[in-house]
Parts: sequence; structure tokens; C-alpha cells
Amino acid sequence: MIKEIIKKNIKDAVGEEAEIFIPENEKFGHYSTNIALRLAKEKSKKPMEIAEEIINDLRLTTDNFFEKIEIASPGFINFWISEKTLQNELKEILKNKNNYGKYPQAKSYKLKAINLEFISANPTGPLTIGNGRGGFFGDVLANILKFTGNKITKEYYINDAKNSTQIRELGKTGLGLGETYLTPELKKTISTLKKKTARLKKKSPDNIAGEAGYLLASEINKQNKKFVEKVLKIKFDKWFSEESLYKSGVVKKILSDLKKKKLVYEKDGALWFKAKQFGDSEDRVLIRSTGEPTYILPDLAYHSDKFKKRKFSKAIDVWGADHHGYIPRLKAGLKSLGISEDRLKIVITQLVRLVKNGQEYKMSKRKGDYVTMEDLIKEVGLDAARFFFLMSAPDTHMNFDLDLAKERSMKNPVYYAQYAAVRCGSILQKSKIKMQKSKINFGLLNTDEDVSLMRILARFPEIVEEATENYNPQVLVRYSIDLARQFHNFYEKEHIIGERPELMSARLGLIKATKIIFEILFKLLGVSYPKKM
RNA sequence: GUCCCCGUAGCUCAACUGGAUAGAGCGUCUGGCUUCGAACCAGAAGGUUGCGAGUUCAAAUCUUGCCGGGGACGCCA
Repeated sequence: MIKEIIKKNIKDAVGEEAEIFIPENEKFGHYSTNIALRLAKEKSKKPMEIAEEIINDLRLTTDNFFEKIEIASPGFINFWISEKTLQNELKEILKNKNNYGKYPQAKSYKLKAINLEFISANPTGPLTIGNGRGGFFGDVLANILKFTGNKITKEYYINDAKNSTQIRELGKTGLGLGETYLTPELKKTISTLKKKTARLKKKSPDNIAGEAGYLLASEINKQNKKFVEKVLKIKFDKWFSEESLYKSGVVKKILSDLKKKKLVYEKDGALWFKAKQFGDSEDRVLIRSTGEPTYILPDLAYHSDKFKKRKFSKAIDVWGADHHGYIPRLKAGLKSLGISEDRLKIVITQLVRLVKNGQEYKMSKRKGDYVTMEDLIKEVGLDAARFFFLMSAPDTHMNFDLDLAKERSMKNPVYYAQYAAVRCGSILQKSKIKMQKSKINFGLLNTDEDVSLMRILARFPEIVEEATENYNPQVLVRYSIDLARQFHNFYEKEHIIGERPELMSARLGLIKATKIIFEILFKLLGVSYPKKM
């Protein structure tokens, strides 16, 4: 609302985005803006004078939405929200229930059809912890974007191309020809496929490794899919096979398109793409001298399918940090196909470092000595794992202390938030019979604890907006911890049951609203809402 | 060698993208269950934001030079 008012009232502010923030110290208001400071140079006036002009305009248009608007040196404008406003917001929560905060206030916001691709683990083994981090991030991001009205397709890309190196290596292993690592899961799969692979040997001797690898991969992927859906509780809308791009001829089509546009040349027996022309640091190989395509070709085909065939207005890819150097290449490729690069957003999740006994826990796939996502969930549980991963921004290196997670799992913040939510539930249950259905007078909620709780509840839509616009799920996690803290605080100091009836029903309304917000939060985060703990 | 990310309390991380006295959790110390659930609350200690210079009303944040850590740069994915 402050943003809108400032935009409306200050024509000079065009081009200068009003920055609203919550000051650390409450003596500077509930909200504050530095707009006068930002404008000072441009208008060559003193910030304090500009601020003076602004609030004179503001006071005329805002009725008693604010309790107080003040100017502070060197030119901040500080706002105090009135209690009446907070009471109205409380009514909004109770009225809208689980739809509260669903659509952001900002008018500039547009709804989109978005393809969100994440996890996409190689079908050559079980999911790693890195896959899990990307998985939780993608899933929660999808929930948030859906909540704010976008049309989201959650997609999992399966790298199962018969002529790719990794699938052939996998096939060789299955046929007993190679020496790549074998996990127990893989061994099991192989034994069930022995007959099939034997038959293949006779049937198509050209690419036995590829054919066998493909069979193995689809078997492994079946296991991974089951794990993702049943254990991680992440449901995908589409499982997209790389091999299908070859079958349908899209890969060939992309190649011939590039050739037509003269963006391809031959060197050292290989076929190169002029990536440099589109902003990449050097040209890239499309087809190796051996005749096998590199991954960029099917990836271009895949993204062309997303944008051109399925007509998504935006695609978000969640990748592991090891793919970082691949971004300019893909974007260059998309540009060459006439697809604007800002339609593709790539989120990089940094690798997770495991710490055990205070030391980094080195993992070795070769020895089968590594921790899978399945192991981790078994140790700490799904709620704790989700919360833990979502707490830190995807692009920060994070340490996962196995001992800490295991021994002190009860100290994980997820329980702090859940406990607050459970307390809400149990008070409401206890007081059910005494609940008054007549008009509630929220004006009675005027202690510090009442007001602080109302204020944090009213911030919820802002948090949703921030999470949506910046693709930033972790603000929801932090908010839920803040909300829990505020509620525990309130709970400690204020009584509900046994107060005089008018105050009691007002407080019960406040608790009901808190419970609603917790319900929305937990649903968005994919965390359970326990009745008891 | 070229490029990217990071360095904040003993540990793990924040700081709303340049704002006012840098905040939480864990750990340490102190106090609070006869009262709606103590998986909770209140309080204390803990900092030259790796080091230096610059940019401006204002720098943890931007620029730059060092120091230290991680990663990417292939006809691997």
C-alpha cells in the first residue's frame, strides 16, 4: 500500500523504485522508506524537504490506515500501522482462510505458464543428497508459484539416451563388460535384467551397450520415481525422456535448423556450433568425431520443445553447481534458435558438504561409500530434512552435520514451528465449547503481545510476494520461525481461557488466524501439521 | 593461466539487494512448570563483518589490491 501511495503521489519518483523496508529498531517505525534520500540528487533538493512534501501529500490520502508518519534525519520517512488496520487484517485472515495472501498486491505482477524442471537425476544410480536439495527447493518453489496463481508444470528430465556415454557405460556394466561402480540397488536390477540383455546381444549387436543401458536406466528410474513420490512426497506432472527426443526426430530437426542458419562448421572431424557469436566464451562441439552428439544438442531440442512446442512463457531449471559452466552454452544455443534468454531462469544449487565427527565426510561412489537421500531421510525424517535444506539459500555452500542432525534432531527448527502450531490447535480444541459466535471485538487486543502477533500475521502477504518474485522459498522458512517465536511469546505472557468472555473470544480469533497462517505455511513448505507432538 | 561463488559471534547461518545501534539458532552461564502442552519463555556473555584503499549523506553489501576456501573452464554429463 505504501508503494502504491508513493507511486500515485510522487510523479517525480518515476524510474526510481520506492524501497520499503522494515527497520531493525521499532523506534524507526513498522515500515520505512528511503525514497526522499534517493530523490535528493535528481531533484537537487535537501532530502528532508522532499520528505516533508511527500508526507504532506500522504496524510491527505491515507485516512487512519497509519497511526503515525514521521520524518527522521537524514531523510527517512517512517510509518506506524494503526491498530485498527491490524484488526481489519485479522478479519481478512479469518474471512479468506486458506486463501489469505494468495494473490500479491503488486499490480505489475503477471500470471504465467511456467515449466519448472528439477532433480533430473541421472538414471544410473540412487538419488544423492545434492539431488534432494534441488528437489525440495523445486517442489516448494512450485507450491509458492501455484499459490500466487501461476500455472506450473513440474518436470523431471530423464537422461536416458541410448547413444549417450553414461547410458552405454551403464549398459556395459549390465553386460559384464565394464568396470563402473555397482551399488547394491544396481546389482539387484542387473540380475533381473540378465535374460533381457542376453536376448539383446543377438537382436541388435550394433549398440548392445546402449540398448542394455537403456533397459537398466528405465529400471533404475522406476526405483527413483517411486522414491521421489513415496518418500520425498514430490509429485511431478511430467517425466520427460531424453531418448524420446531422438525418437521423434526433434534432435535432427534442431541440427538441420542450425545448419540452415549457417551456425555450424566442421573442424578436426567434429561438428561445431558457433556459440561465441551468441555470447559464449568459445564455440562448442555438437557432434563428436566419433559421430555421437554431445549433450548440448538434445538439450537444445528439449528446451525448444518447452518454449516452441509446448509454449511455456517461462522455464525454470534447477541445476547442481557442477553444471554452472554450462549456462552460457545453453543460453547461446537458445538465442540462436530465436528464444529470448530471459525466458529461461537457471537456479544453481550449491553442493552439500557432509560433516561427520567434525570432519568433512568424503564420499566415493566407486567404493559404494556414499550417503544417499534415502539414508538421510531414514536418519532425520522428512520434515526435518526438508526444513533443514530450505533454510539456506540454494546458492550457498551448506554443511550438513550428520551427527547433529541425528543426535539432536529434536532441536531442528521445524519442531519449534510445529510445536507453536500444535499449541494453537490444542487451545482451540480445549475452548471449543466456550467459543462465542457473536461479533468479536478485536479492539480489545491491545497488549504488546497481542499487537506484535497481529503485526507479524499481517506481514504474511508481503512474504509470499517476496518468495514469488525472487524465487526465494527460504524466506517462508524464516518467517515461520519468526511467527512461531512471536506466538510462543504471546502464549507465555497472555492467558486465553479464563479471561472475560469478550477478551477471550477476541484472543481465540487471533489464535485461529495464527493457525490458518501456519496451515498455509506448512502446506507450501510440504511439512506436516501434527495434531500432537 | 582465464572465469564464477564464498569469507559475518566458538559452530551453523541471517541482514528485505546501499540504510539508522550487524541479528537468530546451537553451544556456554543465570532464572522460570501448583496456572491454556517447559519440544517453551526471560536474561547475560560473545563482533575492527578476512586485511587495506576508494566511491557518498550512508558500505557487511558497490569498485579495486592482497590473504584464505570452494567450483567451472574437455570431442564427460
